Amino acid sequence: MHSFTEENYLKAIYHLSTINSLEVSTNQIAEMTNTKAASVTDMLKKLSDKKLINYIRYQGVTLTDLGKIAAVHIVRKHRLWEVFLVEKLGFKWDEVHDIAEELEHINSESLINRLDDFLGNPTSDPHGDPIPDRMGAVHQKKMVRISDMNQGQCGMISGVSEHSSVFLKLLEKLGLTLGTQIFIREIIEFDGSIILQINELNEKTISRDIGKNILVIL
Amino acid sequence: MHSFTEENYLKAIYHLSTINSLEVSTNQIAEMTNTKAASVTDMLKKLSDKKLINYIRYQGVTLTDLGKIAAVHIVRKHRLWEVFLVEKLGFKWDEVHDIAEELEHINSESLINRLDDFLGNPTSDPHGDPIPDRMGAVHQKKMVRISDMNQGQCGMISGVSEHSSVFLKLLEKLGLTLGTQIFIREIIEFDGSIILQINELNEKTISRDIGKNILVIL
DNA sequence: CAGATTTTTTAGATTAATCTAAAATAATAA
DNA sequence: TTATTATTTTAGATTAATCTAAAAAATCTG
Repeated sequence: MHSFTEENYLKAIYHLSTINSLEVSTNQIAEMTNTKAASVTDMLKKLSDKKLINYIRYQGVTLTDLGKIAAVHIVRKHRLWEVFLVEKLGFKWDEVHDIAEELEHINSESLINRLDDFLGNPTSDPHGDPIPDRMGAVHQKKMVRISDMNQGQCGMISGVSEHSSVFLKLLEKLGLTLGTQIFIREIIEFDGSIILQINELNEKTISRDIGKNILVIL
Repeated sequence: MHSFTEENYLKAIYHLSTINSLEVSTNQIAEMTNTKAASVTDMLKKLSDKKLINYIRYQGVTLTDLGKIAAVHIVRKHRLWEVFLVEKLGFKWDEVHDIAEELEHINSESLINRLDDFLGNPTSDPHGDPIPDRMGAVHQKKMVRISDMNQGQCGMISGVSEHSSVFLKLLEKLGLTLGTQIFIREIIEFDGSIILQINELNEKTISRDIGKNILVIL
């Protein structure tokens, strides 16, 4: 198996390569793992020796198939644990990330598969992110940002692209949690603020920046 | 908090001091932690600096109050996770030790207290060992070894003093699991083998060595 | 109790992961 | 295209945890 630290690097590279381009830079990894570029370089050599990444000095890195399998598996564990924490232990969606960050490194195939069954084989975590299946396949649902929707469109809030506790708590307060049906009542010319209709009675105005980070299934 | 490794040493010292005398030797710790005596000495200095143990060169060590609190807390986590694995995920009692060994190092007070509630605040783990409460109090039930019982006595199997998978599987096969009511039918002169009556029909003979490791509430 | 044996500690090295500072390379901009 | 800036890598150190081999202390035994 891979060390705790190696796993964190693989996960960081995986996330960075899905967010931006496939090629990931040393500095990006350093920022995400809270380390310095020099440390990253050392680790990249190690991961490369283990055939987990494709690495050429001064160029970005990509995950090999082997590396991707390992990374996706960690993501699977992380997200299943998040479901457990919220569904079974009653944590709020903004409280589970750090704990899952530790739990994701527990190594036991049978544990994670039993947990999966115990939770009813969920397909997404408390933030709407897809849970990779046993084979490592990720079934990402098509979602659009609220900020990309037009006046008159409607849809269901199904995910977020910002996972900070502050942001999640805000959505909670606004009543914009997963599963909420929304309708775009108006987009304000001045600054792009968006007025959402939630129920008959309930209307909420959000800034463009908030809208950018809420994902909707149309 | 303490490192993963420090926690393992504290746990080892705790277990050794409950099994044998309070004073624990360097070699005992080395054996339990699968390390060499020289490594243990280094760690003892470190734990001593942190006021977790009482340590004088060439003499044994004992846990300080601080050290005991830390150790008991790890034991609490270990045993709660074992209950979770058996009760919720359907693992057998001989399969959970290694996984709990990893889970016990997850650091979150709220996680472990919520888990405790989720499991219905169990007082013992799947092997009958007591689960320390939130305050660190350990309520050990009075138990005797089958090998210390006399002909004609009866009681309920409530614990084991040998936790290896081999031994636990054997008990499983013999039907001598926790909660089983037993009656000492006969103790064989020749080698101390014990004949147990389980039901009306069911009789089982076990060796003295097996009997030594099964704990009973009278 | 004195020599032999066992246990424990010290000394010195190693490995994984990290760092800072400096050098090398790549990217950018005048 | 050359100079400047930014990024990445190398060199050399550090820390935590470990090891082996040798020294020191404690314990056992005849």
